[in-house]
Amino acid sequence: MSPRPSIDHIRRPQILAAAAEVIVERGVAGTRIADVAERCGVSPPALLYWFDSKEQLLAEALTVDDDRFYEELEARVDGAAAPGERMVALIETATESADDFALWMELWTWALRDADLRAARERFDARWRAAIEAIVIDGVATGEFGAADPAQAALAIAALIDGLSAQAALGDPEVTNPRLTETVLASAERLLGAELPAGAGGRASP
Amino acid sequence: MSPRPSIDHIRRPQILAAAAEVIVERGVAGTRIADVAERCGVSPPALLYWFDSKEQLLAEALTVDDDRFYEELEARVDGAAAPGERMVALIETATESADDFALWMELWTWALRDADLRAARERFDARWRAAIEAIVIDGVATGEFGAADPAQAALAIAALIDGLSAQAALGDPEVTNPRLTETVLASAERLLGAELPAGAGGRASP
DNA sequence: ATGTAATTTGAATCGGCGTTCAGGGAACCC
DNA sequence: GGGTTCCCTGAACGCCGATTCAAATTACAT
Repeated sequence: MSPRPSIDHIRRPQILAAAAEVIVERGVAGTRIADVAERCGVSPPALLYWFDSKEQLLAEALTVDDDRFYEELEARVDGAAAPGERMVALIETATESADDFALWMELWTWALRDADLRAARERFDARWRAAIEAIVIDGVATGEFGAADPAQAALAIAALIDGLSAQAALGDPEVTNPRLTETVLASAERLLGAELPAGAGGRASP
Repeated sequence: MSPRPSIDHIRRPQILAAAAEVIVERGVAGTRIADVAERCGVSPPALLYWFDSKEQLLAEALTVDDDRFYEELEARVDGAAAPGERMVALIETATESADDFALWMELWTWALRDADLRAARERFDARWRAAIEAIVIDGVATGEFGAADPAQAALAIAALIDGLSAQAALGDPEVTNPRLTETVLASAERLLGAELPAGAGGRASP
């Protein structure tokens, strides 16, 4: 309770993390400033000391996880050398935690009407697709993947992951988390014209 | 302005259509009862005469277009006989109007926290996947498509369409409407192990 | 004509929530 | 140890928007 527990570098991220949590639970539309404040253990006006308005706070919270995801992705993908292994690592990283996807869906919906959020999402997606495409180009060059338009294949794989993750996040009984990963891997094999190595989880095949 | 312009069978659908329009423009979160009333040319309390609450009205509006989509789909798919042609018709119908997808994204986001909407969405998606799967089964049976797990292929194609449509709806410059259709068609060919016939639009290949 | 039910309205109510305001306590500097 | 700055609080403000209510207007039956 010390009145000066921290500075910008501590307080702001702490608030943003709390906001992201509340958004996942209640949605952007249902998130009140008081909810975020309560989770931080402070009073509502305290948040407005750090952020100009609720809208700005939530907008920042919606994009705060992006970099964290990227760091994890790079850490796991760089652990593999061959394109096939890297592709599997990428797919598994992206499909492992379908819960986080709720935040993405909120971001999408708000991006429909907010130019800044739209630009932020676009930037991230371009980066994401580029990461996939790089692996595809690599695999095609080594001959490990069959010939394919790398840009188109990357776009398709990214879309596949998005579409399936959305359904998993919505709790569709047909799209459980293992089946999500399995379907993306199997589809990627066909899209890339390649056999992908078994990943950490190991696919079902007796 | 006549006080009895219509009965249930006219008034309710009219209000729902207006609500859907407003939702596309402003989002569910930004839609006020007064907005919908204004678009109908009536006063706000008039809407509450036909619907118990704003929440109920918007929930119904979010799912009102589903059947219309299905009717158009069946009309166009039934026009073709061979599985390949039917698949192309289905894909073109689904990817043609990416604008409507904004309503879907709103539905998804609300379905995250509303059990009724979640169930409605699930029902529709099951129907949609079944329609795709039926074509795949057909194509595998006739030998027109290569061997594939029909359920998995249908799931993948549906997810692909969802993921790409979302980006198109968000105005991603990399995902224009023609490229959306083109990518789904090309990916479907690989997923199904088949050459698909050229559709109405005719794919780019000089 | 007149009574009745259906539909709509203007005005009022009511609660909720973002934001503002006027301080107040703690650390840091001198 | 006094001033300054930073971070925060409780209370109050003000607005917006859903909902309610009582009354009005119309259609229809008789």
